[in-house]
Amino acid sequence: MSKSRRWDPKDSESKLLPIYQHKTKLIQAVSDSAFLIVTGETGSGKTTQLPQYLHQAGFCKDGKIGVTQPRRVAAITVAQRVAHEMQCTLGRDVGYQVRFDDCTSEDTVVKYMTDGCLLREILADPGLSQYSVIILDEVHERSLNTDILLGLLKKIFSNPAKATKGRAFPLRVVVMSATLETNKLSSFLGNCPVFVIPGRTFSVTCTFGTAIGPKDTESTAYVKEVVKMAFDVHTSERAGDILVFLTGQSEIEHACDLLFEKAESIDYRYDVQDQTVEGLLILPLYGSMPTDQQRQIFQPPPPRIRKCVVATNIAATSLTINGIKYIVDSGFVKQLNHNSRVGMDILEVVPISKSEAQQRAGRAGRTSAGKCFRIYTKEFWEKCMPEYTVPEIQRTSLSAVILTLKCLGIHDVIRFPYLDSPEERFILEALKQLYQFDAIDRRGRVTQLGEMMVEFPLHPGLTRAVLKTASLGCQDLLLPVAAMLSVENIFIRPGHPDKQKEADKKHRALAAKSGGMNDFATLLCVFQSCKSSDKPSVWCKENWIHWRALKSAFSVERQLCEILHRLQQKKDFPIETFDGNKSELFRRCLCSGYFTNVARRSVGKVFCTMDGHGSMVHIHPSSSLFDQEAELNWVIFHDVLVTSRVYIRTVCPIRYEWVKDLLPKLHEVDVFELSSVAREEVTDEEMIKWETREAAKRQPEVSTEDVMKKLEKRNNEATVSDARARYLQRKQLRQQSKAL
DNA sequence: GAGCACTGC
Repeated sequence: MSKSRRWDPKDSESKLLPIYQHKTKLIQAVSDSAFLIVTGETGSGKTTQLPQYLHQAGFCKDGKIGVTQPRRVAAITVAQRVAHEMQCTLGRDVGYQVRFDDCTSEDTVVKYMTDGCLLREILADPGLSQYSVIILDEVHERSLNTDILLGLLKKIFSNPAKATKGRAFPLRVVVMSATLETNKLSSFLGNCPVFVIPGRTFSVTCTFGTAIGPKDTESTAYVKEVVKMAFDVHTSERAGDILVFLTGQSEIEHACDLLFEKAESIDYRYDVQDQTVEGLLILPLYGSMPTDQQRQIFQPPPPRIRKCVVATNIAATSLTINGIKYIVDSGFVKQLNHNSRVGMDILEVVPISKSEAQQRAGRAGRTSAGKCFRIYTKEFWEKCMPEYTVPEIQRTSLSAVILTLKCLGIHDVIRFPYLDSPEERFILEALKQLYQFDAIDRRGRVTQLGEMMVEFPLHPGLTRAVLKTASLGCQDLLLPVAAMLSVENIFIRPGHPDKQKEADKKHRALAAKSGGMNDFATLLCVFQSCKSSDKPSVWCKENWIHWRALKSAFSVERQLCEILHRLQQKKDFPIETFDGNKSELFRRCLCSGYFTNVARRSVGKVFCTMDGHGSMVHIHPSSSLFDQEAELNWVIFHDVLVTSRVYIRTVCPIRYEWVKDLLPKLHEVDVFELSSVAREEVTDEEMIKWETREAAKRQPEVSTEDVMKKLEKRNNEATVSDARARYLQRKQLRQQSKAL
């Protein structure tokens, strides 16, 4: 059965696209050079048309055309559209591949996929021997995987000798991007040609406000201001829907409440200028919302009613809502930044970049001319907003990425051709972590364990724990937990206090059912209980568990099982034995992956991390270990959350003896020494010298107790306390605004 | 005593 959607297949329609008149030149440009940049705003037709042109021009004779997208939905919908335009069944000539869904066949010559999928393919076939053309789309978004692919393609294929190695024909690489930073891209790719295609979007006029100035980067005033602005738009502008950009769920719900109150008070006979508008439909939109509720956003509003969608950044790229004519932009976004000095990820509200503001504004010009109302001043724009968003590669923990590069035989990960290099300490931190997990050896070479680890779509530490259970034959304990930890939060905690109590009670019962005192075991218990239930979705509802999240955890678990099974088929898979009870076995396996996340009770409820940063942390109240005092001096935790305090979440008590031998490893490697390991030019001789020096240093064995004493004296890094201070300030302002 | 955006394998 065809999966293609049935919209009107007008061949003439594609000829009207701006790209059509450049067809011949574009095909020529692709054949002329190894790298080509194609730029054009949305609506130029580059994503759907270029692969078809290349197909018609015979580029599929030697291999496939692969097109990457940063998002699953985009890969799927574009493939559907192109299959339809080419009048073929989806999955035959035209197909797509995303995680859990491979819709391709032996006949597939035009393949759309996510950037992560192509990266996986390169691991299996570094020469990309099946492809004649690779097209990287949406490169301006700077997703981590696309950035890595870009560097890999440059490194592998800019050298003609290497590029033809194992290939019968040269590979063509097309990089597609919005018209941003094309000079930088071109010089990165050896001054390759740039092909510009005009877009077909409508004009959007932008105005600045007066409310948020350069002094307000830490304030929450923007919530009230966007509400005021949206209300003004509603009463003074002609018909057309409104899209409001805010940063998160609670904020959005608060704004919706305020807007609703205001909208209630309107007398439509006098207050609203456009008399064809007789009401306002207010709809929140954020990622964790139930899918059916999300779907309502796309319904056209009833006649004479104006729709106002209050959304997170999800509406900036992932979801397109038709009929939006007005944008109200708060100028802020919630962004996850990795801090390598404290080894923590901190989620913060920060001003958006200018390019992101333009992206938001562009959402109003998809079907007709629109208007964008920015609540911040021109001065805020100039002084507080950076030109471009810091690319993901400079903001995230890199251990998984560095392991991938190492597995591809790229030893010198510091001088890898990054479009924007991450700070060296980010790379060194990743190397150090990989070394601690035994994924790489002291010379920076991938170990057998590392080669197995790279196969799993998980954090290296979690993978190590999984492999440990597998070698002991008890992977059933940990695979579900690993799956649960790699999907969105499965515990629902509603906003209403009564329901909150009810949900908490259910969650505590689930923790007790698993034996209590171990949050990892609770996850396993939830997984198993739901799976064995007759009506899993009903079970979830009763227990305040996120059914969508749990469903994806089931798929992840299945995938992890398959990968593990494949690895176990190979020889050399380690087999160990353990005698002791199940609870200890479970926790000891966790230790083998979480020994970098160990904390020891310091004073009262305060714990101190043992990772070398010595941060003071608290157990999160959602944990079953919260307020448990007895016999609880050593714990491991899955992650850290910086809000009013530095909290550790998903916690499990351990015994010091289980990590005693592992902890010194955390302090064994000097990061500055590692920088030489990362570089290719280090000779074996130097290496031996280094290793001898290291061995000499280790002579007086580092005692964990010594390290502990040192750490407890050290203060938390300023960044964490800054983040906390900002959080508390926002909280205070929020309370003040509520009181008023 | 709880305030986490989005995406991907």
